[in-house]
Amino acid sequence: MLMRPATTTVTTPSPRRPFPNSGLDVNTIAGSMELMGTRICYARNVEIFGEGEPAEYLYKVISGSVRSCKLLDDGRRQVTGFHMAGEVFGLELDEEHHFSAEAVNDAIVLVVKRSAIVGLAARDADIARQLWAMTARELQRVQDHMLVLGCMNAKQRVATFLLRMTLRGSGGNEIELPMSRQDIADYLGLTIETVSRTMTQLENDAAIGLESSRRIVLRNRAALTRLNA
Amino acid sequence: MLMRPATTTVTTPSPRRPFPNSGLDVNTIAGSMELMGTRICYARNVEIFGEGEPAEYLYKVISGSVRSCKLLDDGRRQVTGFHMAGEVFGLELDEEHHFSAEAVNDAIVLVVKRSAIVGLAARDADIARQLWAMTARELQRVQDHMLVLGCMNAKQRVATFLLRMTLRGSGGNEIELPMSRQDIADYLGLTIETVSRTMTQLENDAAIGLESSRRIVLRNRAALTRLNA
DNA sequence: CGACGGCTTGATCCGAGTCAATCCTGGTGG
DNA sequence: CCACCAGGATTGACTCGGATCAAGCCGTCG
Repeated sequence: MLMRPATTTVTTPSPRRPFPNSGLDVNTIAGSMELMGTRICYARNVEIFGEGEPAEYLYKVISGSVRSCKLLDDGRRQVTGFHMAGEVFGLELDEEHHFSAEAVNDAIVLVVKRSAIVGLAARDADIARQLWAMTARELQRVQDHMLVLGCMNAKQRVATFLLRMTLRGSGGNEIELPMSRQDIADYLGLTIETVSRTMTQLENDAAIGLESSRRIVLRNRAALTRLNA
Repeated sequence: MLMRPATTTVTTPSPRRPFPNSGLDVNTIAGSMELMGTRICYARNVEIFGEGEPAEYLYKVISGSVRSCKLLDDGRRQVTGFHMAGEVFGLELDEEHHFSAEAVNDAIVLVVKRSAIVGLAARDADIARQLWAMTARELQRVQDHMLVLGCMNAKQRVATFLLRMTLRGSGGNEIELPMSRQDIADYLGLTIETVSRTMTQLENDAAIGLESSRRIVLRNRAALTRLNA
């Protein structure tokens, strides 16, 4: 069970470029959201919205990170994706959410009325196109992830995950993972033990370095890439 | 390896309601496609488009069925979805396809220039909304399938698959599967042997009846539903 | 008829799950 | 400052479900 949200609304106006990737480009949805939305701070592991709840809002991560999940009745969980600073999530066609979203760590999220965006899209073809583009991009990501879940073994899954995480970060060889081993496991369709074992195995192979459990260095990118060949 | 396409263009004009679900509603994309497109007949297992090819067209299944796939370098395959009569597929944001599509059995497919649809959407807000809606619906389906691939065991996967197939068909208790065991296996992230074994197991449990390998009757829907609880 | 492709069945193996015991690491209070 | 604690992560021993390898089976078509 999750704690109740700590809905500390941050009232200070947003500085020009408060965080990387949250540029105020009013010609894009992600940019113009800044002008229409409210900032809300969610504490670690707090639910932002639940499956089946009315999909009234659209969300953009300002800082921290967020996971989207689906739950099975027996408690098993599939994390369908992680959302980092600058990314939009919670976009639904339907009137109701088909998955839930939770803060991975303390996160500031911008919240905008869905009806406002959809209304804009009805009048502005460019906004409509962006709405479609965001959804299509998400679809691509999820389809890529199906290949991981359907075809790969544990080592390949973890390697693919680490490679993709560095690409989404600075692109360097070091990653600071915001999520726990359990989150990773539920994302990759593995158990926490297997994720842990596989990480140490990759370390023994000299493919990665575990500076701490959340801090990882890629030592041999080629070896990692070779795994999903 | 796949055979070369048998590109028999069917030139006879489409009758009013040639097939279920292909209604000629010119106010919808799927409907108005009929007016703009060309019909092409693909023989079983022929590739309709390949990963990496330019995404010049949008497709709608008239008859038969189609699978979307992603391939791993070592030949393993993930079927990301099946498309039945009336459904639109091959929709891409990008200029290039990120997955391939093949005819599951002999299929007639309506082909329309992507640029024509995207152009329409730029002027007509309703068309734009439908473009988004189709993509969003596909996203929902793929996300649902992630739960299958990430969380379920073989019995649950096959049961879920059979239940969903009947819903997409007439909704009755009988299904005529258009696809082979190999297709099902690659869709569910299992091997052909496991799919086969699981089917006979479900038959022994009196949950289904195997009238022939492609023809299946659901005898105990409740038992099947209980599996993904 | 024979051959072929798709499906089923059987025997065995192995990778990842399960259960359980530590091992950090960071935070709290004495 | 250190002792203690709690939650997350790692490691180990064992099990088991599904993959693999290898025959057979069955329906279709030449």
